[in-house]
Amino acid sequence: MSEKPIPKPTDSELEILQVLWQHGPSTVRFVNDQLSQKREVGYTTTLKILQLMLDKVLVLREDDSKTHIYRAAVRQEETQGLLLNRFVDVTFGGSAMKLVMQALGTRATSADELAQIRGLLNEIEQQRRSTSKDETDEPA
Amino acid sequence: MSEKPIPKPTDSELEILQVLWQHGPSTVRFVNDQLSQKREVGYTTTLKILQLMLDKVLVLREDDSKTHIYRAAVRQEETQGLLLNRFVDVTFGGSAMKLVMQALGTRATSADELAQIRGLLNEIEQQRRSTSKDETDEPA
DNA sequence: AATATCTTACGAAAAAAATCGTAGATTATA
DNA sequence: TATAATCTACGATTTTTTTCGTAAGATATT
Repeated sequence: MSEKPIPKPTDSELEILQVLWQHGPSTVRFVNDQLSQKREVGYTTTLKILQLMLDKVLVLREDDSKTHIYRAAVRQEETQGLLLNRFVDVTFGGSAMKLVMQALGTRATSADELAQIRGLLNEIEQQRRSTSKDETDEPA
Repeated sequence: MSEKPIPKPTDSELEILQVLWQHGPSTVRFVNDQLSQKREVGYTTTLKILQLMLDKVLVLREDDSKTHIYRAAVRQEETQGLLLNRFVDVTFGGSAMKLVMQALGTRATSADELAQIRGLLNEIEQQRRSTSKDETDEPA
């Protein structure tokens, strides 16, 4: 019954989480450097957000060493899933399918990626066939 | 040259656009009624947002009749595409594929929908085969 | 016409996010 | 040790988004 009520990260927090997910535990300085590569951000701004994230327990902190080291406290997939659900609801009226169609249609997708997706489709359908215990249909 | 810098709609504005896209040109009252079915919203709140959207030219307005009628000024696909790109960048580090995988894996997707996606995959690959080399391509 | 109802305009407040300056502590360097 | 550089804490401000109250005009009802 311990459902995790992951606090919803804001865009800025997301940006930081990306860095932490990608590079692992990091100092404020490092995170800020990364962010600075894309846009202008003040050091204390990054620090502040990290501190807020600590309150929300979106990140954890190592105090041991001289300078603090922050690490993501939420898992990437879980968080992405959460945001995805929200996004699908808000932007696509709840239809994941529409989103997928749009994503495939609009964004550049390599042949390799398409193959991967195809593979996933197979997996899902395969799994369905085995888990739909009773036969092909059910008495509606 | 005439790139359209569509103003980025906020969540609330998105909600309203959904209504307009789905039901066509509507009065404030109607929009508000629709929104109220999901959550509590004051009439003047809806009105205000619509007025702001008018400034941003996210909607257009018919003044002719007694009560104003608002209509979406941005196309659904275009807007969704825009937001999708932003979302993919922010949340999935730019990888549409990851998003699709996540969407397919996490969200409930009916067998029918899966089939549709499979169909789209086919289309895309088909199209690639024809456009990759030369062929009767686009005299577009 | 008088009253009630509905609508718009507008301002302002509340809420949420993001930004930054400064002070004091800590660490490194000269 | 003195000086400079770095880091954290914290408050405060700014910006963005959302919400709502109120006044005035328009429309409908009686």
